[in-house]
Amino acid sequence: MGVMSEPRWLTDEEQHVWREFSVATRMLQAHLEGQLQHESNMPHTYYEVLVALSEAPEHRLRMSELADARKSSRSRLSHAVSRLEANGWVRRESCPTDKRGAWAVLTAEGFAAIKAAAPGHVEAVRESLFGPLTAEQVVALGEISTAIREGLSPRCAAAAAAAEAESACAGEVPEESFGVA
Amino acid sequence: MGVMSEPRWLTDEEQHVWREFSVATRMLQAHLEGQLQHESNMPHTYYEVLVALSEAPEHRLRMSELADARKSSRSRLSHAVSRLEANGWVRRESCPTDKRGAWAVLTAEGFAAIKAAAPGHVEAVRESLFGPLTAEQVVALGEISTAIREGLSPRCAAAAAAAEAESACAGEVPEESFGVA
DNA sequence: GCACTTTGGTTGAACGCTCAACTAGGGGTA
DNA sequence: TACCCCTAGTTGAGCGTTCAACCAAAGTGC
Repeated sequence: MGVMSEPRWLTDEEQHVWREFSVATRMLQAHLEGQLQHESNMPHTYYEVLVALSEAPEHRLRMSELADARKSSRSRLSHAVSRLEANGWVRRESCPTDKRGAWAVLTAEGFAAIKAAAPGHVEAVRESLFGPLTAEQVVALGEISTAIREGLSPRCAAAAAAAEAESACAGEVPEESFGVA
Repeated sequence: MGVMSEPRWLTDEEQHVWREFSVATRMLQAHLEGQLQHESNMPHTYYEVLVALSEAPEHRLRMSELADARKSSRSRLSHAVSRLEANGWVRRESCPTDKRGAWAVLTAEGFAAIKAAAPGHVEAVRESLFGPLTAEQVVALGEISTAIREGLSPRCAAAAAAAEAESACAGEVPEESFGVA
């Protein structure tokens, strides 16, 4: 500290926007988390794991792929998959080509669980997020989110964009997609 | 379940916006949390409590006011204040007029702690949130956030708006404001 | 005055996340 | 082969949040 110049505070408008944003995202998160927890008895994180698996070829993904897909830490995923495994929704399989690796595989029960959970969750997202927004605001929110995301991962941005482009071109989505993660 | 019609999924665009939004907010939150934790050794929640207190008249707030201000649960606040109290940043005082009630009071150490933490946090917010956005996007984000927030608390919306208007009119902000929570 | 409900707040257990330490297999070099 | 480093993933402790149960003081009705 010491002899540093007065830090640059936020402008009144930035301040206001930041607080609105902060409260809104917190409330939205809590709302969706609660909905999922109540109606389907699973935390949002687990739901996202199941969705990612349900969209993957053969309903299986390497642990790291799963982690990267949702920007989750490996540790968190390991814990999460352990829990999902205990629930019988996911099964681990060791990778024959790389003995360090492990696959997370969606079980039939897991597929059923997400299938049951999805409609309510999607409905909640549509209602709480898209409901109060105009069409233009939805577009704007998408652009804003992308800008923030890219700003946060300068080096990952290129890779992420590449991956997205690839998957967009390849049209990966298999079998059935639950529209939301 | 049973005989219900095919649930309405999200459109492709909604899907895309939702995922971008989801990832962006998660990353932003993690980024800010990490910055605060590393540079000032406090979680964002605690920072917000300290900010709220620092902006309150006499640096004191009833537990419930504190909870409502940031849409936090009473339980969480109680735990948080206990922790802050252990750190010497906040002190509890029983309320003479309502013997059930309790005040949370910012201590001198707490004030110093937040004063030290604020510049780095504000800088992080400006850089990661406002940095990548255009002026119009900032305005749009504010409106979007407000719309979402109001949509989420239909009955609270009126009260919240009233409270905000009141505080805006009254010009409450005392002594020193740290521009960010 | 006496019950009943509501409100303000706390507590402890269960749970998910973070962080750092750790195991173990892969890949390179000599 | 031996060595070294990197990568994939797991583990356990510490911590914050949630949830439900709980207590005490205010109101409320009679």
